[in-house]
Amino acid sequence: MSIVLDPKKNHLLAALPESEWQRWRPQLEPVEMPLGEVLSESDRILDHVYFPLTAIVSLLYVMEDGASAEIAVVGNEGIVGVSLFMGGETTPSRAVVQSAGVGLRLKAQMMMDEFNRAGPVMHLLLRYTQALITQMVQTAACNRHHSLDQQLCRWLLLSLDRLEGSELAMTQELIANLLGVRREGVTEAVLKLQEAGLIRYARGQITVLDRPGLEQRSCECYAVVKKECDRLLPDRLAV
Amino acid sequence: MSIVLDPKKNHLLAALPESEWQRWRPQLEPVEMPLGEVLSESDRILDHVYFPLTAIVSLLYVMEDGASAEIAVVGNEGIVGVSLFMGGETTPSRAVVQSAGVGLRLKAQMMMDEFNRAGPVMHLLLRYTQALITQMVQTAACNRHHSLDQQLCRWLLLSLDRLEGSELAMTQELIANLLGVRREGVTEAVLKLQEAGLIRYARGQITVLDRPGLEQRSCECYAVVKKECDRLLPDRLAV
DNA sequence: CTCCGTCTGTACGCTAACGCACGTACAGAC
DNA sequence: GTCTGTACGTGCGTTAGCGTACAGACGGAG
Repeated sequence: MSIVLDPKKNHLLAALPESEWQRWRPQLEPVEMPLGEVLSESDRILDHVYFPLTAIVSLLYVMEDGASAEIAVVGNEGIVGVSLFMGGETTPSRAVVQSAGVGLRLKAQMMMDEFNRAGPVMHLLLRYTQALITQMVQTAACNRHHSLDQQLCRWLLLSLDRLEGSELAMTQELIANLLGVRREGVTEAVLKLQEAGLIRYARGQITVLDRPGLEQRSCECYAVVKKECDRLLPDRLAV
Repeated sequence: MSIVLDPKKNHLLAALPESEWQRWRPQLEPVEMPLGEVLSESDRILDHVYFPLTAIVSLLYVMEDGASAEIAVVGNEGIVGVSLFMGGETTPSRAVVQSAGVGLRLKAQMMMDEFNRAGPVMHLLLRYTQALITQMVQTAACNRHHSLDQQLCRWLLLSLDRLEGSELAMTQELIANLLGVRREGVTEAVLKLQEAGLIRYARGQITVLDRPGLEQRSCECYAVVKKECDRLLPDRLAV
């Protein structure tokens, strides 16, 4: 089965100047991104960077004892593999598909060459990287000070922003792993949201019923990340 | 009083190619960096970037309710103000001097111009930024999974690496603010370390007696950050 | 239609860290 | 030598989240 998709669904690709776009287009390879696929392993050199179109990718840090924590999330607004052009080649974290979908990928060498032209593409990617940094900072602060309930709201909203519709296919177990908390804790938090009429949960299917309600229950962290994303990543690249 | 100092104490400056160094030298302005000084306020445009020589700077996120959390720490291995060349101009976090000392600063415009030459300076700064990202990621994970005791050890080690000697001037109150925990919690953790003979504490003066002991008590996070710093920032820039 | 695996809900004791409220003790000012 | 402020130590009740254990419940495979 071949994948039919609109590359421009990825905001970074959509923001490319026409000339770059023409050059990239034939090199962009469509890929399925099934749930759980590891796009980049900790401390391993990447051979591709990924532009999610409908998938969502989690950047995780996995501890020595196996516990994990989500550091940031990448959807159709971004790119997986920033360490490549940042010059480090590898990073101590892992990129895993959190919500199945499709995407496009580009050979690492091509990405490097394009970045090193030091033109608008570079500046676009650096701005995206700063947005990613904001997300990481906020995750750190949020992990320190906010309750599981608030964090769940933040997480739902971040995921929702990167999907079409208001459905989310995730088991509580999976969410718990990403947030780095107990599964039972997620159950409790989810029930509270359900009782409040904000979501409906049924065996791995979350339906968001009241988005503003979620935003209100969430900590400030979601709003900060959203604002920075919007500020740093205008729909069209101003050249 | 004029400040006498060796600019090459900052690893980034030390790694500059000779030609850049000659150009930068006259533009680098020595500055005192007293405890508590705010080098960059959240969401405010920077007019300088700072290269600490003997000072240590904390990057903090300050929440709406006033609580704060340290996201990363910058000493003589780095630069304060990466958001400038990353293209965002501002960031939602704050940079505060955590340990008094001296540093050098450079006008924002000059920093931009130098970065935009897209040569070795740019690549050096990007690699440093990736090291900083590693620190943020690790902070996030650490905040999630590790005990106050472990985090204190990590924090002491990170600070120690950025200072000469084994003395550290910090009150427990200040440490608590940075880690985003209670002052009493720090007291307890410090006492444990003291009883174990790893440090000596007296009214804002910490003396580290047994560094290997601290490393052993610390979580993996310190080692990961250290390793990435060493990997990404060789003493000399390979041109 | 039934069986079985996965997913979800519940319960209970435990611990780390919190919030608050004191007491103490050192250090420099006068 | 006393006085005062900052820094440090301690105690106690509270709470969020953990670990463990288990029961129900849904849904696809056969």
